[in-house]
Amino acid sequence: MKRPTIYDVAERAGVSKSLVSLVLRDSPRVSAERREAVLAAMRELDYTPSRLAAGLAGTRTRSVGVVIDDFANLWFVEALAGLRESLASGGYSLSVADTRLNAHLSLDPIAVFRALRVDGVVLAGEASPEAVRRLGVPAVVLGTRALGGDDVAGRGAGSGTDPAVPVIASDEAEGGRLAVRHLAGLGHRRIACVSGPGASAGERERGYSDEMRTLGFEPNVVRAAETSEAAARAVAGELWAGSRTAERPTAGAIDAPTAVFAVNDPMAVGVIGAARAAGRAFPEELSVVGYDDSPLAAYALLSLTTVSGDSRHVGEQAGRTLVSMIEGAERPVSMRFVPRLVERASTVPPAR
Amino acid sequence: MKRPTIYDVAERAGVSKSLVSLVLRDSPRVSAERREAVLAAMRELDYTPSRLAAGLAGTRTRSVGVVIDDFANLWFVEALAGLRESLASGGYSLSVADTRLNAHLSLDPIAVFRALRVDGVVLAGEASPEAVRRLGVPAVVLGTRALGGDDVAGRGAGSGTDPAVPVIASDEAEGGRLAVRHLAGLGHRRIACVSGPGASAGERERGYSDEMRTLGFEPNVVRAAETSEAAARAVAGELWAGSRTAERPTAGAIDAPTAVFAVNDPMAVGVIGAARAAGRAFPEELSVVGYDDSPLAAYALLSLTTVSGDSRHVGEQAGRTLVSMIEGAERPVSMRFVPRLVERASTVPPAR
DNA sequence: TTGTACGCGTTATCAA
DNA sequence: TTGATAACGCGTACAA
Repeated sequence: MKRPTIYDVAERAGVSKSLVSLVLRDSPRVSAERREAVLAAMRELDYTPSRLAAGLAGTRTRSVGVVIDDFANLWFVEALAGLRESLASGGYSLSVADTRLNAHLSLDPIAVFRALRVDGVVLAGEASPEAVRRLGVPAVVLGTRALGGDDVAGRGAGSGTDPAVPVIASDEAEGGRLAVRHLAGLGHRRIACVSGPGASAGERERGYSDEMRTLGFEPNVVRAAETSEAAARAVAGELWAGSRTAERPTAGAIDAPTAVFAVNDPMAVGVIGAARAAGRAFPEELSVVGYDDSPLAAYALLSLTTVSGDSRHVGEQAGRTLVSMIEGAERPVSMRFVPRLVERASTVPPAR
Repeated sequence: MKRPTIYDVAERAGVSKSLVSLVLRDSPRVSAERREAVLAAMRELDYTPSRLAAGLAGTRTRSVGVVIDDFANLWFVEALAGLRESLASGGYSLSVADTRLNAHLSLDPIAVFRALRVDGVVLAGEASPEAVRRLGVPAVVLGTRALGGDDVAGRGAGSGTDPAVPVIASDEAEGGRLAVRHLAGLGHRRIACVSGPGASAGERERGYSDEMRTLGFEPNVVRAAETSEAAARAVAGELWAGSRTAERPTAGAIDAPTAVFAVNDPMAVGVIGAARAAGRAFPEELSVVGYDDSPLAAYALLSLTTVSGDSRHVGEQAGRTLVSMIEGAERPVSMRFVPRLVERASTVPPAR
């Protein structure tokens, strides 16, 4: 009941082990005749070469590790699909580790990848820069990530220099600008932003503030404790708290915003929920823009205008870049993709 | 710049490679003195044992493969978290393969796992039963899956016998019954079901029909082409199509349902959207129950009553079961967990 | 083209 | 307890 080895295949095909090895790596210098014999033997024996042995003997394992923050994040799921696509087509298998769980188990994801002898790593979540450097294999950063001063990616990411660890991401600040431009184009001037913690939210918020100032509007940011629907709903009330209402037409009070940019789709839903609870008509009295173009944005009940980063494509490019780093000598180059606005029914011109 | 090996550690600690190996597997039969010396050497050399070599030399790789249908499915993501938890704590690393992508790349996920020499597989998606059998390693089925007549799990799954491949799942038919009982308890009698393709939807629908008949009500099932919000919305209109309305009070027309059980949360949202488009008040004129207790069910805007299967726990148990099969002689036993109803605001007593 | 020998980093099996 | 040595399955020369 033992697994067949390359020796068994060679014997059955009546050739040497070397030849079998050559067929496996489909070398061009084997006669069609012998090749067929070998392939037939492999089929008959139901032979599958061992990646373990190949990795041990060879110079690479044809596997890469992906460090992920949170599996429930749909952004990652999409990016992961793109990653898998470009990596699998290059013959690389993928193993994943999420930082949350590993932290819970007090297991450094990078240590796991070291033990696995991966040929490269994709950083889609926080990982110790020092650990990555010690790993000694190519790495790419996938998506926006908090970049500390000592980050492996350096500071030049996207600014023209080619860092040791390229950053492949969507330009999320540009996404924030897009949202503001869209709302301003509809005629809105009092546009608020519901933001939250994390690097992505930070970039999106930054783009929002930039564009607001560019247009001569006053940025108005409210930050939630988390980037969730509930957290956004909890703080959205502040948007109306000090504002002029029918009951409170005091001087000095600020006019309430007519539009809100939420840094992700669930938070946009939270804002809509809060608005409805406060008796404001949606979308007539409050336009809302989300971010990520998640499935829920397309729900008829919401029909959310949102910013799409095409994370699948970003993931695919990250995979390509990593493979080129592993296989070639090409110097890695960071990429930043421009997002686009998906217009739906949650944004309309302001009332009056 | 080469990686340190077990030889280096042995030399530095002044012991044999065998002893280092024993320390690695923390065997009880090594003197505390030597052990400390070895550990110190490992630390100083920044040594990480190679899983490749260990797998090649040993009898197992301490890795398991997970076959997944669709990564975007939140159910899997939750279950995966549970799986990772129970497997990682046993020292097993995980590699995943989704059938959709692999099919696209014409790559049999099981073949990949064979090459990786995994110690076991978790089937959370469709996989060729024959391929699994040929793999020759323990396997568990995670979640409800279409069971063909020749399925590896056999037919006895959950019916008292212990099949070769145990099934660890939530009792989804019971979930359907729960939903009906809840609605009936509120006073509803005309309860419809919006179902779709797939094993899970089938089980949920079956539970619905069972319970409806038990209560003496007439089952009323409408099936969507997919299990998505859009597909559900597209067919929900049928629920009111032939029904008695103010404009069409013809004899023989059927009364419209006062409640709907959708086989998942997005579909429930689709039903609500369709109801609103048809001018029916929600939830006053139409109560809706979803399934899976996905994050969106908790959104204030929806506040969906839903059935929760606690997939994380199911995943965790699947991991435990697989580990016990790999390591022990315990005979595997299928498990079926009872779901629970999460009551929110989308279900109310019928009008009048 | 083919055969041969060796190395890859561990575990497993015996001896000591 | 410890240590030597043989697998483990394959890549990579190198020589034939």
